[in-house]
Amino acid sequence: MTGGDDLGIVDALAQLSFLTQHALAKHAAGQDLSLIQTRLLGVLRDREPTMQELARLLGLDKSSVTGLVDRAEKRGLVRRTPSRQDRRAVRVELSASGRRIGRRIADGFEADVTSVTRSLSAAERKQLSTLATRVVMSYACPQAQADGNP
Amino acid sequence: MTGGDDLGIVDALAQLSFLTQHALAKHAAGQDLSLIQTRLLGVLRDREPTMQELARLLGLDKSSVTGLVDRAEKRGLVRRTPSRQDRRAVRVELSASGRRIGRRIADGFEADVTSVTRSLSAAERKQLSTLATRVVMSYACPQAQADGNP
DNA sequence: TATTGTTATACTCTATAACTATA
DNA sequence: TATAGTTATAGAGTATAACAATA
Repeated sequence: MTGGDDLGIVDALAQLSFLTQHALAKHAAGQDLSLIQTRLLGVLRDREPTMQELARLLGLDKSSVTGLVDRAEKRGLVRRTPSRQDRRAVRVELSASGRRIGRRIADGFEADVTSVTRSLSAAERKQLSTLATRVVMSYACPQAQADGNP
Repeated sequence: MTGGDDLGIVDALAQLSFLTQHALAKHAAGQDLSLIQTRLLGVLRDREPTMQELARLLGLDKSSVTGLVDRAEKRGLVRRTPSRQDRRAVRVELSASGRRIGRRIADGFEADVTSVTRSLSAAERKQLSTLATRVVMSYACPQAQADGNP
């Protein structure tokens, strides 16, 4: 029954991504947050970027980030603080509440991942984790391929 | 250098999903389409659902689907046709142009997947494809686990 | 002059509630 | 009465262009 069906790498990755995003969105909605607000919390977990840097991290225009941070700030999830190096810039940081809610969503998501991968053996889960990591890494650093050209 | 870094299954899947969606969105934008419009084309590739069924397939409210199909129809990507079984219902189908554009996006995405997985060996790519497929399948049919409980 | 961030504007996407037409 | 779909409305999210303040 669990025989030879394979969606192929393209459809498998596409469908896996929709499934993953759906799970993330579900837990975000449980905290009354959108996916992008949740991504904001995730990105700020270990950073205090400027608006500009935030725009690059999220792949959005700076004007979009203004609105995003506006809404997050209005809900007490993040805080704007003036930069001391550059009086034009502001830094964005997580509030205690934002960090707590972000963790809650991450925990819920983790439980889902565990549940959805429980049909895999420990070795297979490790394999999937390793392969996914390598794809992510090779995307982030396209130069770090098999040979190590400059 | 490509030693023992592993993001762990949770972060690896989350980041892989963002990466995948980003690639999809990029090719969609290349055809001046949003991700959800592209999903619409994908869902209609081998179906002619009613608005109701479409809402379920996309996980949206029926009123959201009205607008979605409105915009797609205005751009000549899809077509509404009255259902003969039920005069309240309409069926949505792909136009030739919609099918062509959907295929173009799928092709571009496929090229990206190939490129981003080219650091993997053929065997590893197959492994990733198989594991991702199993996760997707086990999500779609939660009952089809190792043992086969009713 | 160039950069950082915001504002103004317009469009897409989404849900809720109320509505029309058919079953 | 119940279901299929649309409309009205409100709000989030996004980009482009123009702007203010600072570098």
